[in-house]
Amino acid sequence: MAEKITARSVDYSQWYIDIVLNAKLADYSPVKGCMVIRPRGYAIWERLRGELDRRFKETGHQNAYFPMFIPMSFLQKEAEHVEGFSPELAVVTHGGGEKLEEPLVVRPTSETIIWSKYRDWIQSWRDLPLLYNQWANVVRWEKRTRLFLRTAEFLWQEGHTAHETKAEAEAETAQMLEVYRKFAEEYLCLPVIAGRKSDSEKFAGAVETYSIEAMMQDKKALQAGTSHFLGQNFAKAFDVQYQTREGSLDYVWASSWGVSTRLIGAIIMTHSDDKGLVLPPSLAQDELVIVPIFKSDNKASVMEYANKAFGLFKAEGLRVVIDSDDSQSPGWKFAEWEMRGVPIRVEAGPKDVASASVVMVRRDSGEKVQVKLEEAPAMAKELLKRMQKELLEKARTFREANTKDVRNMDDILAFYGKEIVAKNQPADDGESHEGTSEAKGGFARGLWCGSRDCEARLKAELKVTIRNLPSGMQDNCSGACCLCGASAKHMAIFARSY
RNA sequence: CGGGCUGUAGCGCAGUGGCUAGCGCGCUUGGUUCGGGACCAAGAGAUCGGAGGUUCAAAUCCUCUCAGCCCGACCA
Repeated sequence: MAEKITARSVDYSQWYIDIVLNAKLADYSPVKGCMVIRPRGYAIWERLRGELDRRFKETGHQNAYFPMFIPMSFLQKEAEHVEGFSPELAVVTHGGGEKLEEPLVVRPTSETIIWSKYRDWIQSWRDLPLLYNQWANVVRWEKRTRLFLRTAEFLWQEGHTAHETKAEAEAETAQMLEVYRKFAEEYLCLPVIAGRKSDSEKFAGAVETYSIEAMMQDKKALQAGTSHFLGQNFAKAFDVQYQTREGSLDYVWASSWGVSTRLIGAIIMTHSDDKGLVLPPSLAQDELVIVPIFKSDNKASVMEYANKAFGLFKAEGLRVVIDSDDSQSPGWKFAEWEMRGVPIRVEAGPKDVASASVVMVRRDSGEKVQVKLEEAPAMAKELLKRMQKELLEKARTFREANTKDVRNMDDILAFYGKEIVAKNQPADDGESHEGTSEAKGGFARGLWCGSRDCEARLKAELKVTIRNLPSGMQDNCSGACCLCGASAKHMAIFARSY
């Protein structure tokens, strides 16, 4: 018996860690809170990044790169921004053996350094819009970290755009949220709810923040991406004015938006099972693995057959790998490739050679089919296509099954449980029950009055927060706030979250 | 920053005062296996997180310290 994965039902947190470590996606680093992304994890990031980058270019954006060091004073130019980020800054005080005149912040996000340059680059309405994106690492000194979901340093992309009008900047904010939503659903098989954040949850320095929210298998919410309408806040902080078509001066309107390596955590937590990683085919480095099954006396013929199959898949443009290692048994390999999340396993043994066929097994459903070798590539494509579709459907079904409409506090209490299950309390038997509490509830959908107090009280009592105010559901929000009974203004999605 | 747990071979662990620190997995070599995590044999691999102390004797007891993980508050 080799690596073992803790079952989700036993300890969801431990299950997640086991998947990340055993599937060799990432590892801990010598520096607390940081992570090493291993080749198999990085391969997922590369594919994800490639597709997202394509979609950014398609919507008219260009990539650029800004330095990771930002003068401390830049952060201080926008009041809310500095307030929001200062607790988690990493600061460089020395360079070249000497104390720096002004400390440098390792970027937690790049609005400030980018807007300091936008000031130089924007004079006229003819210079607008600027639609820039950068792929970079950022550092936020988090107290509490978790592989992929929250690390002190993480990889992301941050789009920073500058516009002539408010409407244009708002349209950009909405457009990018939609790019994220479609990307999450089509490519990552991650059903998400797009909507606006409440004031207390919005980005430090934004006028409005929008997010896409996904539900993990423990029914907790994960913010999978954000798009911010920044108004003229950064333009004012960095004095970025342009001459309008009418000849007057006005501040530039802005948006910023980002997704990070956290998405990898979202994918794991949404699709994987107790056997290991389950990946959407779109993201898998290898779509198929061929496992030849041979004994010493038929190795040559089986390998020849397996290689032939390999060639056929390859010729059809499929990403295929062959596991010809003869020091491991087939059973070991099956388990290992399941752990790694390869979408389809192709078994080729003496029986298959004899019948000129192969056995194909889907990673997600375990569905097994035997097909003639020449039909195998077409069947593989079909299975991959179905898997991509069904992973999304399955996740959506799960989310819907765990979403409830709530009208009042009684509904909410019934849904989430009156008491928060205490974690880490040693039980009478002395055993640790760490992390075993099943998350109750899921997404609650209900009317909200818009009061910050209501929101804060709910958070304090149940650790439930407003994830967002879903787009397309904000009309006809008349009725009573499900928290306080006052007249409601919004429809909100409530959940416990990561 | 609070709470809990843990530092002994690459990994997971056992060893609660006694002289040569064990076990499983993994690794190396050779052989037999091979359709759901095979087996046999022979090997390699550790100054027991660190410092100080108690003792004839310390992985084990005491003091200090460092680190990591998980949980909580804060956050993409």
